[in-house]
Amino acid sequence: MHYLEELNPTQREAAEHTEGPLMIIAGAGSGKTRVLTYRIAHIIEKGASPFTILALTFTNKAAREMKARIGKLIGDSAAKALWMGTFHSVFARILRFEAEKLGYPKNFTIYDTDDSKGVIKEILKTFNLDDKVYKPSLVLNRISSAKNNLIGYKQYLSNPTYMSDDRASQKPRLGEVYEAYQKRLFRAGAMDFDDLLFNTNVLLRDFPDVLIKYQDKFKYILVDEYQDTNFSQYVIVKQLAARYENLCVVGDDAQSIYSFRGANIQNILNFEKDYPDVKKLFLEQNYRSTQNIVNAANSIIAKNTEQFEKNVFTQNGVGEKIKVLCSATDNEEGYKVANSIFNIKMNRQLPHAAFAILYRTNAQSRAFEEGFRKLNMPYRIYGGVSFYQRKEIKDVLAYFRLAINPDDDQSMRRVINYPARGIGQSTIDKISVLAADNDASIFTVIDNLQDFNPEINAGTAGKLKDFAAMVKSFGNVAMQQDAYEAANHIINSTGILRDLNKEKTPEEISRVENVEELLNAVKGFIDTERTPQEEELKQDITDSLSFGEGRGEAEDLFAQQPADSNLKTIDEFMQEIALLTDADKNKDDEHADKISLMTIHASKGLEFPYVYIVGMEENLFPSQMALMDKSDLEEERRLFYVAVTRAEKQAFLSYAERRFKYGNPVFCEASRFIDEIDSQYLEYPDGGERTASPTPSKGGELYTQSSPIRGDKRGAYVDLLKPKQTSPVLKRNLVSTNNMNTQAAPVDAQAIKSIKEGTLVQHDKFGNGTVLALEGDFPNIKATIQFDLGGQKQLLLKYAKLKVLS
DNA sequence: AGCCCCGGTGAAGTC
DNA sequence: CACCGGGGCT
Repeated sequence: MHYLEELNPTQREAAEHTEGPLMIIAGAGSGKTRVLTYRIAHIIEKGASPFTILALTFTNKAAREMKARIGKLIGDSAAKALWMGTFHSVFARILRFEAEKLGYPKNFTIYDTDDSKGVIKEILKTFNLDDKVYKPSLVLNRISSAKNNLIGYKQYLSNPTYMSDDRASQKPRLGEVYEAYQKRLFRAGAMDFDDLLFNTNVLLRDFPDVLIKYQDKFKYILVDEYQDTNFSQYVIVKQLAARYENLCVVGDDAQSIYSFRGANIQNILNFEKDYPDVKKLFLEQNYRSTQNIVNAANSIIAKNTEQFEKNVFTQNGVGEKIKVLCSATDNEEGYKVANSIFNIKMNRQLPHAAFAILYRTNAQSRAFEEGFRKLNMPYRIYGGVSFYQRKEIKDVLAYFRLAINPDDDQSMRRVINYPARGIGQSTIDKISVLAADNDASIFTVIDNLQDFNPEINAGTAGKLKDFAAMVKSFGNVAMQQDAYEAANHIINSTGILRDLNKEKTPEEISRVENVEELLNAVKGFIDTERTPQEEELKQDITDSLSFGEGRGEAEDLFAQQPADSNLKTIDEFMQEIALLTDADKNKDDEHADKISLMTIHASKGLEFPYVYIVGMEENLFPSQMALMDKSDLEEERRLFYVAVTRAEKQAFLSYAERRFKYGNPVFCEASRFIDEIDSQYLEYPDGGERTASPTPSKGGELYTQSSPIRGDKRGAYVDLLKPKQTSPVLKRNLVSTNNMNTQAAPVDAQAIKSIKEGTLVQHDKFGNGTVLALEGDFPNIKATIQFDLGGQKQLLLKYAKLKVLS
């Protein structure tokens, strides 16, 4: 049987509609992945090269699995050649080849959230701002959401709304922090996660030839989980798809659960506005769950107003009702759920892997872990502190990162004195000030120490020089040896293992094992073949374009080839791990028979026969933060919908009447979401109604109105299309081409030579000033400058990016 | 320079 | 309750 015949009529239509814009609204469990994989296979069978297909998924794991399935249909080599991955990983890969156009090094470092927070903290210190007012995580969120809406710092600073919002929230200097943050990352040759998308937009906007190149290349574009894309991603897709418009987006507005990181459900609700001739298909048959589960889920989501009207149904059996479990305390909840799983497992002879526990917050896992340990049941926790977050791993990785990009100041700070090498805090402070004043990286300062005449004694200066030399030598090793040899060399030269082996405590032994595990990962990395995409980029991305209109890019790309392109370097290894998603980071082998514990967010896309949704309490789920805002509550409800639809055979809702929060017991009320489920699908403990219910939920009448409500919804949806779409601010961004933050120009030798005594200059931080004296020879000229506001400073002209005013 | 203890504070979700 | 950061002690 040909694979297309395995699809139902709508699914098949989706797979066969390959040209022109297509939107697939895929209800939970409707065979979405199957449609996507078959559709891609079909496109290739019809003759398209897999290199011309771009498929953007939500996690790398989803991409891997989809590739494997496509490989089974049409062969592995074609599947591997697909451009498939998360937005971040695909565009990070492309940016490696284009970053120099934006002034970033091509081996730029990707900063994770910890790095970003560290940068924010340093900025707060230099600005003398209170980090209790300017909480780094809040500051970072605000910066992140600006970037996700393509607001560069310049626009931010000139936007009256942002400015007055920040004043109102007692953080008037937030815009300046944003600016400083962006400049520091640029100086460090680093991008954070949001920059990967933001800078891709800058690239596509400011370099029309690059835009054309990728528009030509990607003839077919597919976006999975489209309901969770943000504005920045939306614009990238729109730009890339503009030429062929063979754009297929797949999603379920009912499962949009990532607005906190900028996802905008309007992207999917408004898709047909951007592509009026879009083909819209609704996958409504659920193949996953029983009728009780599907109907219960429908009754939940019917409470939301902003959504497509659809009719998810199933031909599966009725199944069992959703069972409500009530416990006195959070600990009892742990035991009760563990016991329930134990009993069902024994009675029905099921594997542990048939069960999952889903919670709103990671902190809730503890009680269940205890419950399982008591009963000797194996479990696996998804998420939490991942391997790559561990201190010893981050330390080692910091050395790797420095080898690749010595300007990476966050890594530099992390290891400049670890293991201890006599470089103390006061030295680091002095160096940091010099670096900041000259807009240079820490490495630049310690590598050119004599140029900066710091007030540092000869001994310390020697240690700094030695360290700089070591970093440099690591750089050479990283270039010339494969990742495994380089990693071994670096780890052995730093003395980290010696430091970890000092005491032989169990913790230390485990740390050493982790480092060894990391080395194994590097070994595994060099033993796998490079992906075709990397080969393609390395060799000649313009192959597929050579017949297109002239590009003139080929030379650039060739110039970037390393001497031995077969060597898999540590640089590539770092690229790979920087963008692993949480789902990818789980070291535990996936096939072991264990009960799964995870947040509901992490469960998206997964399915389990038996699902326990725990902590079903007001202020926990929905979380109190969501209770402020109606749209947040709707998102919470979608989250609940996602949770319930993970279940194939049966779902359980568990809540506790008392729970420890902030260290003291708090009385809890059962979640409103339990009441929102049509009660004919629910089974309460002891067969009765719930006792503690604030509004006893009787069946039926709430939902007899449901069809008029749903009818209205369509009206509400049509309204949504008209006025809202994107705010004027955002709109303007799309069009305006000059406001986004493009980075400072490189140092200009002419400008330096034109500076004389008495020249008026401008400095990024210190403002305007007059040059009092110059010493040294080009290019190491040092100037003494009297700044109008910042006092007198000695700066090295080649580092301080001064603007000449007279 | 490093360790330990104390107190304060904070917990939603994540590429 | 658990973690982090600061301060003080060795």
